Amino acid sequence: MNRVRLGYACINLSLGSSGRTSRTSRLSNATPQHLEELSRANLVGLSEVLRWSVSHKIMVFRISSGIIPLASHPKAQWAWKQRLRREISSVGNFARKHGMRLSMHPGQYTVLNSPREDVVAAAAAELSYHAIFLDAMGLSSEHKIVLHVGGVYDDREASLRRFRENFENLPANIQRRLVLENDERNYGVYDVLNLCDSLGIPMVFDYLHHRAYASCGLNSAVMERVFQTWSGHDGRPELHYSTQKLGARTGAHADMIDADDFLHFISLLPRRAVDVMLEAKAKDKALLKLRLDLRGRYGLW
DNA sequence: TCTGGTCAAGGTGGT
DNA sequence: ACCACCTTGACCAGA
Repeated sequence: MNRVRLGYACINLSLGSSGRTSRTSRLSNATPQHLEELSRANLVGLSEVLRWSVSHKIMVFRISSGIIPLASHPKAQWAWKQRLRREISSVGNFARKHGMRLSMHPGQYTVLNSPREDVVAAAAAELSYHAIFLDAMGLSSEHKIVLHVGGVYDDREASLRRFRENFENLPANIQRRLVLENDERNYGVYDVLNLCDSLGIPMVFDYLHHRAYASCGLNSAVMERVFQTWSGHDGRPELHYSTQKLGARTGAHADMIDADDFLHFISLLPRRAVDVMLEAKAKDKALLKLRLDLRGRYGLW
């Protein structure tokens, strides 16, 4: 068994159009029929991507939040869970059969700690869609929904308190999947660690965000704490890793992964099985290249 | 068939 | 007060 498994996010660049999973629609022409067609096509694409991944021994993948377009939008509601039950379940069966580790990651508009009630309600609806989708795939609580803490609103303590309160009000099927990730501006690794400890949920450590956040360096003690937030029913700790794009804004993802830098990072981790989600622009191609660069040198792959 | 403007959505920081 | 940026396509109207 590999101690370090690599994954990639949302898009497969090796498959052509057959691997598309995020066809979407403008709200203006989002009829239930149209959304259903798009969703079905996306699910076929997802099935292709998972098959491709398994055949390339890639067992970790992030499903695009766009798999069911506009799923949580109040003006575009339809019975996607009922109408696509068989298709979603079938894709899930394939993933389970092959022991894949899947996750999802709602975008920057999902803000659970907003002072605005309507924003919190929309965030809860979006998280609910993610949880229902993973539930419908028949996946255990090891398959996570990754979220950022949200805004600061000139008052960190109040904003963190609001996050805790709103988290406690979420239904259990969301709570059991929710994990929090450090961001590059608002909430750094210690903020998120403390919050995760108080909520009893895991933390996803993002390497590039941590570097962008500045202030503190990286050491084994921090990573030990991060790993401790993951208990048995959460599965392996999940980490996000990407290389800084040279000459671009701090935090911008490079196309590929720097293998030496990656190995240095891995050397700081506790000796425990881990899943590393690569957030490189070249997606699966960056993963294959990294694996090639590392092969034989360290016996990881 | 190609291209450029636009798209559900929030928060932050610069002007 | 307003706008660009974040992630990032993908859609769509018009050429």
